[in-house]
Amino acid sequence: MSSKSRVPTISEIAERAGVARSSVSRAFTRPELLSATTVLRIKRVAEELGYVPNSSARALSTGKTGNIAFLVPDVANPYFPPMIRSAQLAAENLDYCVFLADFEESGLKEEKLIERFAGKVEGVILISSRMPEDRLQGLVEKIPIVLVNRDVPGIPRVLIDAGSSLKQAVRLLAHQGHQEIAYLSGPSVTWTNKQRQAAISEMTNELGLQLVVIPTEKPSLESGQAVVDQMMNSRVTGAIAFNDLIAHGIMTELSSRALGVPESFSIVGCDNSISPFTNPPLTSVSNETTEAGKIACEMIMGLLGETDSKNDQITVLKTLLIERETIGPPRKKIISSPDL
Amino acid sequence: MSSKSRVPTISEIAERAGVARSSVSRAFTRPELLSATTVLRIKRVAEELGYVPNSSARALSTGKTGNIAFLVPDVANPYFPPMIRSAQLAAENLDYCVFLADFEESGLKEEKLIERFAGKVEGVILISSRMPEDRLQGLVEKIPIVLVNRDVPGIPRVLIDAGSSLKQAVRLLAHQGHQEIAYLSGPSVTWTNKQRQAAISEMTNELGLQLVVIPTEKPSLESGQAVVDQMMNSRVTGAIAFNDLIAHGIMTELSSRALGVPESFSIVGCDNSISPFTNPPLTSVSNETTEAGKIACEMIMGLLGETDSKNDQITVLKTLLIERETIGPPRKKIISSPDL
DNA sequence: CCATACCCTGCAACCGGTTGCATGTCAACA
DNA sequence: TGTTGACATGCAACCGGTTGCAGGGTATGG
Repeated sequence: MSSKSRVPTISEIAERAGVARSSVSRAFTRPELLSATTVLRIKRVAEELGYVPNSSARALSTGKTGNIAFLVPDVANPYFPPMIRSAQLAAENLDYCVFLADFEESGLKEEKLIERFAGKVEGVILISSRMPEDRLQGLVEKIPIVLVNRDVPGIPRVLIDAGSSLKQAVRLLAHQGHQEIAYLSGPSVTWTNKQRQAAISEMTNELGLQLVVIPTEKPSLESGQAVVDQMMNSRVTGAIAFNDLIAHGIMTELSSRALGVPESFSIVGCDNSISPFTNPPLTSVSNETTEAGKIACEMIMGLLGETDSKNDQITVLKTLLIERETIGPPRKKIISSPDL
Repeated sequence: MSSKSRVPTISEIAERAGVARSSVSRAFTRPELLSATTVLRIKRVAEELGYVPNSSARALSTGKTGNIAFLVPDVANPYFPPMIRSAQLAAENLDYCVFLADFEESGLKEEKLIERFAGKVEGVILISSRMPEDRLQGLVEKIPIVLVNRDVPGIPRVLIDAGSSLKQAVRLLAHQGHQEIAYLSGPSVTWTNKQRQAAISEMTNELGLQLVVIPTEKPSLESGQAVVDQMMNSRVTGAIAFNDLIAHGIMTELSSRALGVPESFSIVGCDNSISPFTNPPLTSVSNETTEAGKIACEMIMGLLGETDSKNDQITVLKTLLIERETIGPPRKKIISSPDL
């Protein structure tokens, strides 16, 4: 056994089947142009020799690679995998292959990656893009782009709107008697964070609650643990976190201080990524990531045929507040201590 | 603004710079063959016109696509994303792009995917492959392959050996006084499951413990919950689960029955995927998935230069038992009831 | 029986790079 | 001053498909 067995080319099939190269090509791409018997003969020979069309060659002459790229800020963040999965499945059904890349929350890296992919793909799906708006606008002239969780006019996008659910969470907290709550914010540049914060802020204003915004380093477990001190030093009795990871970091830290949830503190997560796993189960906001991935993929496919770069298609996905067990009434001491 | 602005080709750069097409090509691929001034002039023109080499054309003439494929059984399983991430990062550093695909735990789908990728990539990394051994052997003749967590002689592979850590877990349980323990097994065909079960079985034999093997439907939370009845009906007082997901399913189910861990039951997970998040924190086995992804990627790169298909390179990664808070002494009633 | 049309197939150019070989230039050396 | 060789560049074939166009064959209608 020598090296990898070489795959036959169209020419060899043609020769062996006694037809022209073009006929072999057509047998695979436009069989209706050939007589049924010819197609059959060619296919038989091809099968026999183990012929597989060379996709680089095909891509070169057709200009279609049959690939798309999917860029995420952090593959390991449990928020993204379901989205990746559904997008990949959707692409596969249309005979497309998908490149995956992690831009590590960096707009610069994101841009570099897009450049590298540019020649290899027909379109790019950007999840929670960190790139400046003008760069995105420039990019759109060169290659079809679909945004997820980023709102740039003129670029097709799918947004997951957690706003209404978060407002409901605020209402719930208010209803339980909380007067001051915190928002543990996420990456400040992201559309997602801005949108979530705005919704919460709007509702606390409407209900006359105090809102304390506490920034976190990263949307991770550790960052959640790190802000607990700051949070406990403020007068807040409940908090809404940018995501489940932060919320859970807070829960574990509180737990290690023998503070129970929700008895001593109420907490709400977002994205429903690990919230079913926590103990107690975390009240969180469902995400439609699976749906979002699928839609984004369909959108990009839709774009491929078009000639015009301007396209303002937009899909907004609704979310749901999933009430579990981490919201309760506020600790009494804060309210009662001044009185007694 | 009309459609996507066309990228210039090598010919246009050549004409504009007043050189032959070959010189433009060399300016990018082998600049040492040209005079410095020529290279500079060509690059300047290229920059000016926004030239980017067409990767399909390049792939066609060189036979190198600069891509690899990474196939996993389930993207959404938290075990895999860190591996995907590290492999992708490693590939990127070598200027490779990586395709990701999810074969949904199916060997058939896996094979179909490989076929589809065959022409587009230079090599394939298969994670926890479900394909029959002979098919894998056949494949290896056609395209470079690296296996992760699958042990097929003659195919380069990286294995994560949880065996020794699981043995230690058994020892720990025995030391606490457990006499009968369960192994909640994972996908029966996988190397990972066989290896884990064998290690546990070996150690229970050695220590004279009873081992009950309870199969689960899928390595998921739900499957864990589903087997609790069966487990509680047996006489086991502790269990080791194929992975953290199953272990956590059990924990939540026990918790919903007001049974505490480890007071009423001891449990050990594996993979350390969500174990830091659980409450109480789950004793689990660290995995070297990040390292494994990186090594697999480096292995495949090493293979690309070679001509011979036979290669028995093998890397085994060690794991660590991470003791947290889910192991305790067995419930007394089982031991004491026959006596009193 | 001839003209028209349609169906099938082949020819050859093309996609955009890469690369072996030939050519031309110039400096160094004898 | 003639020879040699290194260096820089161009020429043209090639990678493996796709596709517009042309031509041959057969069927159909007049």
